[in-house]
Amino acid sequence: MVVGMMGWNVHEQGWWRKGPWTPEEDKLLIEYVSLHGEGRWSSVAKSAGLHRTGKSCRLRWVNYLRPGLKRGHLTPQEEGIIIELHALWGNKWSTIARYLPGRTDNEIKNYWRTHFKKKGKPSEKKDRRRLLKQKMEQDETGTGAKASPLSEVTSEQTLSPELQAQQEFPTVPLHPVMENPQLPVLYQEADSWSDTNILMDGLSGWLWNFDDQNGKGVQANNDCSKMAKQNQASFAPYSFGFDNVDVQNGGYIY
DNA sequence: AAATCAGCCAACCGCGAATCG
DNA sequence: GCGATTCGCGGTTGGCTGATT
Repeated sequence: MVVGMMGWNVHEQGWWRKGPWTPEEDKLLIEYVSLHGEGRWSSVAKSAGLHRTGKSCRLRWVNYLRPGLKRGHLTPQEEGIIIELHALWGNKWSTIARYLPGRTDNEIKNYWRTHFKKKGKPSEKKDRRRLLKQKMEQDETGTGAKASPLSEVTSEQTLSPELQAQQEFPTVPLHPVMENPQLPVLYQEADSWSDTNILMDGLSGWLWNFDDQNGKGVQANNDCSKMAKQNQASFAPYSFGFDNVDVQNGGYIY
């Protein structure tokens, strides 16, 4: 999207600007963050010469300017992860976003609302068309891969007792790679939602840490700390010593 | 070709939690 | 311990875009 093309009425409420960001504002914000790092958003306005609230600056950075953000359509794998984690945690978008490196909570939230939150309205035409097209392509290529069942998934889907228990008291099994170092890493090879689903079925529940926004290194994140408090357990093992931890974006690379 | 509809997504808002002094 | 400030999250809105009628 081209900044400023949204047609928002840019207006100033006193000193503060609202509405779409201009490239100049983006530049100022990027420069500020590269110099001072993330945080202290309320002082950004003063220091960077931006007539924006700290909130607005943070949002713009997190959702649009932060390095490593992916743009464009979510992959079937990502869709699968969203469904799986939403079943576990509900609308905990920021938590879910931690497991989708490069994706923002806002993006996931928007995605969920537009794809899954509708309740069987006739407006699913577009999706149906997409799925039909997808299926036709698959039939043509003869891959035998199943069409995505996403349209059947709703936010009202009932959880199995196991998932309900998980939601209540999330348990965290040992990361499969730690448990079994020779385990082939399949994630990137899963080329359909169904593959991912199978994969996630096998692996669901373990966590890996994508939360290194402040450059503090890969370590137990807030969620783990919260869970540790909740379960009175130690989550020290989250400081994985993997070779392929992506410190820039945070997380374990598959 | 024009009008209407629905999807999409950036940005805003309100609120609660965390942190600071 | 307490009030003020800051931060982060989830929900909602506004308006552009592309598809459909």
